[in-house]
Amino acid sequence: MRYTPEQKEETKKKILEAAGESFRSHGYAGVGVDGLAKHAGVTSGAFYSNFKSKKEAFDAALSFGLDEVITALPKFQQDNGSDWIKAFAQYYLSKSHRKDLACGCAMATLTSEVVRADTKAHTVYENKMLKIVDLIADGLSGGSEDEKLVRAWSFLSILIGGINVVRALKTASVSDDIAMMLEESAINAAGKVKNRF
Amino acid sequence: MRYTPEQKEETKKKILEAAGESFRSHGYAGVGVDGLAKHAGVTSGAFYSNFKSKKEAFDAALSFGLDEVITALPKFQQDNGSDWIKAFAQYYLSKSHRKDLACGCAMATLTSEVVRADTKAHTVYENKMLKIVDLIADGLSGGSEDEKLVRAWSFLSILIGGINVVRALKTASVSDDIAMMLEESAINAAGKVKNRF
DNA sequence: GTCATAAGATAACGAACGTTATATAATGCT
DNA sequence: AGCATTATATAACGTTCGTTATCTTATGAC
Repeated sequence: MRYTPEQKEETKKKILEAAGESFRSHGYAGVGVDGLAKHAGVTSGAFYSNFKSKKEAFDAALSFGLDEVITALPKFQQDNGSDWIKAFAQYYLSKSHRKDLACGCAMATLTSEVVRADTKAHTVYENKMLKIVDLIADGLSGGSEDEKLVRAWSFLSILIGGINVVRALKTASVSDDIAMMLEESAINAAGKVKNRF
Repeated sequence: MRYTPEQKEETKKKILEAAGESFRSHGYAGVGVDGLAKHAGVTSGAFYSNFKSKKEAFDAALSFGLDEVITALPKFQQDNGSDWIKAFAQYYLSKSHRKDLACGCAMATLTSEVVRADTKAHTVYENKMLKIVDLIADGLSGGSEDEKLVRAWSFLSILIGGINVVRALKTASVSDDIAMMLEESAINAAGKVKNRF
């Protein structure tokens, strides 16, 4: 069934989003192409008419997921002024973000998948992450540019490592407590924050 | 072929170690039972005479891997005195540890696997991690016990998140630079260190 | 209205998955 | 020496894997 070009684009977008959710939820090896397609409401035929391979879909989902971070960061900075680091850390370690793998941040769920992926994924990851960390450093103040970069990487690492740790714990109250501690630590690690507005 | 009880124990140990290496290298869904067995130098028959299921082997490998951390930490503290935090962070983000998934720290590679695993794995993870963080906090000084716990979790999160981030990057020099930054941040996050010796 | 095009469904491929059943053979006991 | 036990190998189960080939049918151009 041939459809309009807009419909084709829509299908590709549906599959891309479903792939993002599935890879974040189950990991690269934890979901198959049929599963990805089913979650997008199509079949594997539609999948392979839009992506050359499962790997290509992963790379695309990774790229898209990290782009969402790149888009969201400036909004956080604009909406929260000098509180933006606090707001971001609070969101990142919030119960709702901890619970939702599928719709959560790609950095949290896909970083460990990229570790085991091929060169292409590493390249995509590096490019996007360097942008993300620049955006964060740009929202900090005090110290040299290099020092701000250190604090930005530190902030990111605490959040990424932290959310994985608390997600892996069993007891909700323990998880809550540690999330709160890490929120505080992340904010401290980021140091002084710039207020542009 | 029936063997002596010692041989049976040895086989189980071989499989457990191979399972640890395989799960750390490829993730839970990234390796099959035949792959685990082959890496241990046996067949799936030997696997299933020693473990009820793939899941059980994962739980056992997780437990064993975290026990290795519990064993290694006091040694680090004894061998390095008040420098132990620095020594630990240096080791953790060293190039050799970054390169070696199979023989690296279970916290770094299996935390994200536990996130997607069942309750049993979460329980094992929580029990062991609480022990690990207590050991770390115990090696710190200054501030209340609660404050030391905060610093210990923060230290751990930077290392776990950090090693995953730098492992996911593409360019070696970029990876090296960020690893150095994170080493410094982790040491700062740990704060004052106790010297027992 | 006809027809080439192509999006997407369906079906099939061999390979690998986790698991179970069966076969083999080395052991400890008698 | 012979036998029950059992650790491990081997073989087979049905299912799912990633991918390719085929089929169907809605579309846009004429």
